[in-house]
Amino acid sequence: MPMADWVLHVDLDQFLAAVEIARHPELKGKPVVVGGTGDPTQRGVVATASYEAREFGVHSGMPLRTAAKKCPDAIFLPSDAPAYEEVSERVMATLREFPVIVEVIGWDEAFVGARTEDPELLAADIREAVSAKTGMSCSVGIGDNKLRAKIATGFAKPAGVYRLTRDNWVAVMAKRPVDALWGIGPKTTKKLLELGLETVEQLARSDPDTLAKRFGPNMGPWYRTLALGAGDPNVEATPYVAKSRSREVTFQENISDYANIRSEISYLAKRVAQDVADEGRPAARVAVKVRFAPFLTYTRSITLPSPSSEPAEIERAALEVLDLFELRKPVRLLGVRAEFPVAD
DNA sequence: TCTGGGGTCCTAGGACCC
DNA sequence: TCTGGGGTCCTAGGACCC
Repeated sequence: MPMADWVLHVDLDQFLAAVEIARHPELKGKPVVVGGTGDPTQRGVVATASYEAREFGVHSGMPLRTAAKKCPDAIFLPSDAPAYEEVSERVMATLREFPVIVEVIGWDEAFVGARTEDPELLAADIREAVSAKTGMSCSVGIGDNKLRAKIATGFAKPAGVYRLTRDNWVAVMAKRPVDALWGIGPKTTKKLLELGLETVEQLARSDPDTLAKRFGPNMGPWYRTLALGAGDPNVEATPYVAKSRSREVTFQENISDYANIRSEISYLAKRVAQDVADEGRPAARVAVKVRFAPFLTYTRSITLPSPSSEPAEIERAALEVLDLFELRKPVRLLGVRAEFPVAD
């Protein structure tokens, strides 16, 4: 095989559950559900369900209460971010030991850029090294760009390898529904259906101008290029630079008392201010999110007179933004977000 | 299936200026 | 008195992803 540039997408299998099983071996083979406080009677959703739990219809994003109904015998565990971060770091370090470029895109996934004549061999070597050094199982998608590599991983799971390139794109993807594409979710799927576009093939053959009218000048035509399998082939190791930092909390019971709401905003603003200080860059805007019962979400924001890292200034701004809301209904969630200046 | 928490990017309207 | 076209900033909301 000739030397060529490849994009590999490495994705850890049932990551959070796998970390928990690794440190509690007695959980192996059992339905495990990680998320929230680990108490399925409380507000919270599933972060990761083990494959055994998925057999019962439990999946990410599902309310913990619902998961408990579907799988009463599941073991529920709280989400332990520091533990997952630590394992994630070791996985990424393992990837960096290969002669490749590693672009981290989440706790449990990364793009790997490599020049090789045998991407399947590289994928197998990566799977073996990750398993040997961290005990984690992963799946690897091989593609000629990020979109195809990412989608390929879905076909590789669990614990497998799959290649998706321009050569088999049409054969594999043409008849699939549009939401098989990374970047098209349920809302866009519904709107595309209204235009008579149900499959990847139909979207690929559709008129860009019609899409632009319906979805905007960028998004519309972009959906069509997704259907053609076009994506970014460049993997870059440049470190992640946050554009915003936020903290939010869903209350176990809705709150209505203004003084209580104010003090929660103060608390969240202080935490955000600490995150901003840790970034070492000042914030330019401050936003507040309020979710009223039953589930009505609003955001208000202001631009600071000048960018600031001062905790007192961020807190003052958050309280000022809070007062832009009419607080007439019980509050289910509060959030504070700081945005960094747009780099140019 | 009463729906977390932390992010990113795009769209669109109004203000304001030239 | 009525009015152009373009550019930029600010703000709110939508959609998606992990």
